[in-house]
Amino acid sequence: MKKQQLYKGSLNTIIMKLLEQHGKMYGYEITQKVKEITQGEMNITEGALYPALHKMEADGFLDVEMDRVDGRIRKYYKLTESGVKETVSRMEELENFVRNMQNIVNPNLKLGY
Amino acid sequence: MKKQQLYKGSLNTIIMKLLEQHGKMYGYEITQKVKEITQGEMNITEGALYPALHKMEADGFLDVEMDRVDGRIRKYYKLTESGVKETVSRMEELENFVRNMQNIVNPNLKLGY
DNA sequence: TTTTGATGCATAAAAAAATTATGTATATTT
DNA sequence: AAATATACATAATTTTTTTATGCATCAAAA
Repeated sequence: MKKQQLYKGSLNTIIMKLLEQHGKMYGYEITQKVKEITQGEMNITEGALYPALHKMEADGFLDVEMDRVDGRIRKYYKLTESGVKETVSRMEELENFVRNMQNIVNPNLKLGY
Repeated sequence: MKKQQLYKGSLNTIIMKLLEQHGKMYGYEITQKVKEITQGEMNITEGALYPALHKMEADGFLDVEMDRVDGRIRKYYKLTESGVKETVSRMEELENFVRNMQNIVNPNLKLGY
């Protein structure tokens, strides 16, 4: 009965930020890392994850490298130069979003003007 | 060339919170209030706003009251009892989202455990 | 030993929520 | 007189997600 807990539009930001921190990761690893960090509150579904990874690759933000580990295939993704820039941009967007939402929900805290 | 600055899924939360604070508001007023609070960074488009208001009304979260002011029609919306509860729930969701995003983007800050 | 659960990728159909583009109409400002 | 601001609305499209599958390997449990 749980809500999705995941605001649409935040998935790419999450993926990129994790890749920035860890260098390279594969899809399943990303889902587990998010589950771990959020204590199970956020769950990245495969139906959202894989198309997102493919799109970011097509957009030139990610590079892929295939590996075979224990008989299973892993596709490691890492940020391209363009992806690094995009990550910075997305982080600014997230910070703006949070700041704006705080100003909306808490009208007592005024901005520094 | 600006980005939308509005995470999908946050619109209903914004509307409900503003209604909670102001008692009753009409659509156009909501767009202006958001623009004012965010210094123009967030812009609620009518194409998103009106369907959202209609849906929340259909879901029983909002009540409507029509007014004619200066020859123009205004539809004032206010939260129902059910809408007040939903607002609380959505605020919790937003807080969880922000906390989870902070834990993801800033792995240095550990949770209190 | 067989079946379940975890690992690992993927896509298709549908739903949700937005953008973009219109449309109507009145009031005010230039 | 024309442009801008106010005020509502909807339709077509796009974006992003959920839900539901599908395939395949490996480890653990029954």
